[in-house]
Amino acid sequence: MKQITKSVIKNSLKRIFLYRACIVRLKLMGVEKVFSYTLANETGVTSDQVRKDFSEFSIKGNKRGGYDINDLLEKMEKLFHRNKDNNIVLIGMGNMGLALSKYSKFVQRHMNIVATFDIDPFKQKMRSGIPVYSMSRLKEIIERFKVKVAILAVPEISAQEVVDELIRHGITGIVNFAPVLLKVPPDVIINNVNLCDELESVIYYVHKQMKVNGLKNLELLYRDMKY
Amino acid sequence: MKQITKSVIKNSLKRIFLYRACIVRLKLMGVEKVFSYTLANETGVTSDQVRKDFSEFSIKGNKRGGYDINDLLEKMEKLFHRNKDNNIVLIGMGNMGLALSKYSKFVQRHMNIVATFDIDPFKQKMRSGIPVYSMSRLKEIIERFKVKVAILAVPEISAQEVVDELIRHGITGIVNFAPVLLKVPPDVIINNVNLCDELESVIYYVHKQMKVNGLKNLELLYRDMKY
DNA sequence: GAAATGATGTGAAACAAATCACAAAAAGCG
DNA sequence: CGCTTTTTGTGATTTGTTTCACATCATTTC
Repeated sequence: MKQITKSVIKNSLKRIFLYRACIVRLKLMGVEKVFSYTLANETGVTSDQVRKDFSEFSIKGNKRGGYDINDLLEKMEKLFHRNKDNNIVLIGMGNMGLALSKYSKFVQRHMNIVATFDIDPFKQKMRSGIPVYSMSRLKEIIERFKVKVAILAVPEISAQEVVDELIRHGITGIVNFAPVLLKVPPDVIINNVNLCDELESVIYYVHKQMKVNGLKNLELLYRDMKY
Repeated sequence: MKQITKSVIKNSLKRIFLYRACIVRLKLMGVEKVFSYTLANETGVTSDQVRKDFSEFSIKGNKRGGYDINDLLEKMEKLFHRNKDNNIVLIGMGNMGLALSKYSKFVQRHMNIVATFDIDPFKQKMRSGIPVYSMSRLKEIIERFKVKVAILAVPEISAQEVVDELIRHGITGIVNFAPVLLKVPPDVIINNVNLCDELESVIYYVHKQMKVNGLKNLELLYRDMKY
C-alpha cells in the first residue's frame, strides 16, 4: 500500500548530528575528552538533553571523566554506518542536481554519488566528475553498486514517476528536493528538503519578530509619555 | 549577547506549508472548497490536526461547508506576507549559491534575490541573471533594497564572519547552508539546512529498517520451521 | 420547519519530549 | 582510607503536542 510518508527525522537524531559536528571540531583542536555541558554550550541545548540523547543511542561515558572523544566518534561512526561506504545515486542534473553532484562534503562523509541520471544525459555530461546516465540504465547501476539511497532533484512534475521507478529497483531511502509530497510504501524512508519553505519560514518569523518589536517599542513610547 | 540559535521551525508551521502546497494544487484543478479530511488525506496527517493547526493560526472555516479555497489562500498569503515582495540577498556563489540563484521557485513565491555576493565577484558573473557584487557593497545593497533576509552559501570557514557582517547591516533572518552552528543575537532567526545530515539521517533509517526486516525474516523462518 | 446529516472548533485525555533531581560512580585530596 | 567534588545516567515531574470526543452550527431532506 502506497501512502504519504511524512519526512520525520527524530529530534534526538538531529541533535546527535550537532554533537558529532562539534566533537569532530574538538578533536581537530586536539581535545581528548568532553563533558556533556561542553557539548551543551556549543550546541545550544542543555547538558541533560545531551546525556538523554546519548543514552537513547546507548552511548556511555565515564562517571566524572566525561566522554572520550575517540571512543565517542567510533561509536557514532558505527551508529551511522560510516565505517563502510554508502553508494548513492542522484536523479536530475538541473541546477540543483549539478550543485549536489559537486558537493564535496558527501564524499568526506563516505557518501559516494556513484552515478547521476537525467532524461537528457548529455546536458551536463561535462560539468561534473561523476558520469551522467540516461534513465534507462537506472536498474543496471542501482544493482551493480547495491544502491539503497537516492537523491531526487528532478522537476516536481516528474518526481512521483521517478520515485516509483526507483522503488521498483530497490531504493529504500530518498532525499527529495522536489516540492511535492511523494507517495511511497511504508517501508521507504523519505526526507523532504523544501527550499522555498525553509526560506519562507524564516521570512515568517522575521516579520513576526518585527511586529513584536514594534509593539515593544510602542509600549516603551507609551511608558515614556507623561500624560 | 550572542548565542547559538537552534533552527527550530514549529511543526505546525511546517504543516501549514504542506497544506498550502496542497491547496494551491487543488485551486489549479478548479476546486473551490476543501474539507479538513481532504487536506489530511493529501498530506498524511489527521483531520483533527489540520483543524488544530488552522485554529492556531486563526484560520476559520464554515461549519459544514469546509474551507473556501480562495479565502484560505488569501489568509495564508497575509500570514506569510506574500502580498508584498520580499527582497533577499544571497552570499556565496559557489556551486550551491549558483544553483540557488537560479532556483525559479523563489520568484514564483515573491521571494526575490536582488543581489548575490562573493569574495570573487567575477567568478560567476556570467552564469546567473542576478548581479554578483563584491562583499564591500553589502551594506549599500542591503540598505537600498531594505533586505531583512539572507541566504548563506559560503564555505563553513567564513560563515561566522559573514553572518556577523550581515547582522551589522540589519539582516535579521538567515537560511544557512554552511554546516556550522552560527552564533547570533537572540533576535536573529537562523534556519540551518545541512545537506550531509539530511542524507545521513536517511541512511541511518535505511540501515535500521534493514536490520528490523532482517529480524522479521528470521522470525518468519523460525515460525516456518517444523521442529 | 423539524429532524437528520456532515462539517468545524475546541476542551479534555493521552501521549511524547524536555527538564529536574538525585543516586551512583570515579577522581582527587588531606 | 575516607571525605569531597565532579560528572554521568536515569526515574520522576513538568511541559508540550497530538488525538479524542463532542458541542455547535449550517445545510439538506422529508
